[in-house]
Amino acid sequence: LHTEDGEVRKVSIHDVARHAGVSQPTVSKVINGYPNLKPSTRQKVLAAIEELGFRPDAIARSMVKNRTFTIGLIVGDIANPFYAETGKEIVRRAHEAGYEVVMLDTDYDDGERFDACVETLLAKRVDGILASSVSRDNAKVKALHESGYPVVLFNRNVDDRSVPSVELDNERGARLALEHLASLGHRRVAYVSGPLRYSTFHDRHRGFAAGAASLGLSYEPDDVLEGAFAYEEVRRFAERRLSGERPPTGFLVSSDQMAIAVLDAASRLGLAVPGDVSVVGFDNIDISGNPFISLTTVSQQKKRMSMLALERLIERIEGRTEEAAPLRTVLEPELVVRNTTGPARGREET
Amino acid sequence: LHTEDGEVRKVSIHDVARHAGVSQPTVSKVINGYPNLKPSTRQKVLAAIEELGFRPDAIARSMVKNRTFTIGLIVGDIANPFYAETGKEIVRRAHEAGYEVVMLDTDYDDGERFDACVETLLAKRVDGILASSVSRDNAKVKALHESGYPVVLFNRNVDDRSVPSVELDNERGARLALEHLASLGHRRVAYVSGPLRYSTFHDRHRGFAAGAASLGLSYEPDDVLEGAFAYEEVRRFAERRLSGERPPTGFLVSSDQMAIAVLDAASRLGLAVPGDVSVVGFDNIDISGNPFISLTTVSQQKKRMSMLALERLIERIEGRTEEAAPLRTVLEPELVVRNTTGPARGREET
DNA sequence: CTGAAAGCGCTTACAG
DNA sequence: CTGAAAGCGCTTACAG
Repeated sequence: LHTEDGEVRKVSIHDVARHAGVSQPTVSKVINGYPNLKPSTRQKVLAAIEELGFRPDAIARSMVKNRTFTIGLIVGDIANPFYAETGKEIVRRAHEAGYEVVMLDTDYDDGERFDACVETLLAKRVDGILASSVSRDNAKVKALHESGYPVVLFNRNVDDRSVPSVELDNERGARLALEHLASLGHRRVAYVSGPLRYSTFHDRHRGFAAGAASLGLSYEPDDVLEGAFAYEEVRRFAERRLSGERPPTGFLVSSDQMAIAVLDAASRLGLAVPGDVSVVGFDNIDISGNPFISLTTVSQQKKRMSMLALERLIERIEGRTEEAAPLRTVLEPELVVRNTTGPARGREET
Repeated sequence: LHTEDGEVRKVSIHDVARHAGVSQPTVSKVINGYPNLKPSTRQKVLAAIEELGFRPDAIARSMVKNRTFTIGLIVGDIANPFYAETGKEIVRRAHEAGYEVVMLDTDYDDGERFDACVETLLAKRVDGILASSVSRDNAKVKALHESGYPVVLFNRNVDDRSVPSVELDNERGARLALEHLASLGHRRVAYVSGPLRYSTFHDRHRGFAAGAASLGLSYEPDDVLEGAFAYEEVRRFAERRLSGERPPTGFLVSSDQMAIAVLDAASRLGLAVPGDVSVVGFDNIDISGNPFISLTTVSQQKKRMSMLALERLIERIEGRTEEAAPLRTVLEPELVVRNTTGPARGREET
């Protein structure tokens, strides 16, 4: 800060130039590490910068370079542990790569709200956008990609996979979980699905249906809850199924947060987990590892997922996309066996 | 986007002006809702904007208005539920007020890392900064405030409270918790403190010490763990204390995350909570309400805290601070009684 | 090796 | 009610 007739004024590149006795472009050159400069003038300028406490104005630079070194991150719910954890990873690595991130929350409104977020980010000229909670039919994101603007999806994808993305093999994840239950002797398994408009839940559901068929598991329409999200809804469904006749011995639940609601239901009915019912979740959020929950679940590899998504985005921004960057990256799910799964009641382990 | 000899070019205010047959400043005036405009020209311009898909460039506007409509949010750990939850609130309300937020994570490094974050944000010319995890001696934030730059702290504060802030009455919070334990007949209470370089833990510790004295509770040096943070460290401390001789019947723990480690220790030792030990946490993060944890805790009022912090910041940015804005806002803590506290073993409730 | 000039896309007095 | 001109703080060819 520079004082002048009482007022505080930002010190600009002009002030530095004057102070160092050089021209303004010369100052710009030392800031930007331009090579052909006489060492002595570089020194003079550096000294002036130091002395005046000059801090180059990134906005002015953005104006001319047409780059903001800022990326936009759009998620459905910042407070959701999955997005909080991936968000942290993205912010950290972006910062290391010289980018800052502005985060936006759509509250899972993939329509107007999502579009408005994109418009905001474009107006602010972010260099690229990372979006994680798009529904399968999100048109905005496709148009954006087609226009040549750098955008990459992670976690969820659009139906035709036409946009660069990093996601889990969700179908295989559900299958892994089901195989685990089957191997413990479970023959009747209930399934709790999140909204099918999201590719994650859509694919997990397919994995469940296909897996059940090939593993010879039985389930009835009543054993499947579709399009859930709310804790209470899931808990009530589980209570109903578990207290009805011919209850399932296992639950495959398409997210950890909902799996906890199932555990809650079992606990309210006085059922032992895994003695009476086994429960498998999906996501492996932090609290699932908590000793009081200790949920068996399918891991999302969230660190790797967010790291790769950011890398892909930066490649696109910096035009290094020729190097055969794949449009789509699919990560392998991993089953994390903890304490909510065990042998089916009254059966031997196979 | 506008095509021109094969290349895509952004449509600028010039294009709109030409298309509408008016001057460029006139377009600017309709964008900015300038009043004295002939309705017919306004219509022409609006039509041209629509037709060309013009989106005003926020960076160029920032350049001249000296405002970015962006605020910086610096936290110690984005994935920490407390910061994720307050972050969501801040992002949402900022967006409603016309601001976007860039989030930065210091990993609890309040020295160089914090300073670097501030520099980054200043270079990007954010309109103001919200900081939440400062330690008591953070000098950067004081200098920033003294320079007239809009900054407000929330959650944690500096020692001399010289910077605008919103915080909980932490001392009183600890006292409330202690009174609750005392009223349940606990006479020997252990205390787990986070790092004392943070005002939150410093004040809670004072509340504990003063409260214990005035309530006639006893504790010995061994009953207090100071400067903890890591789960394992806390769990081992609690195991040691609970399996030693003359174990405390109650634990006051200065954060919910650490309180869960204490619950874990009790569970590993086969002790019943609250039958054998009572545990009170601090913060009321989301998972504390989970039925498998159900932790008695002191509520932070995080929504109100973050909302007020943002309001204070925007007041400062927009210069509406004359209206007797208090430098410091202190929120009342609230005890949330759940299932980890009960009568002290072998005693009657008083 | 260094500097004069133009320009990034807007807004803001100021004339008329 | 509208437009010509200057300017926000930088970078980038281009001369020299």
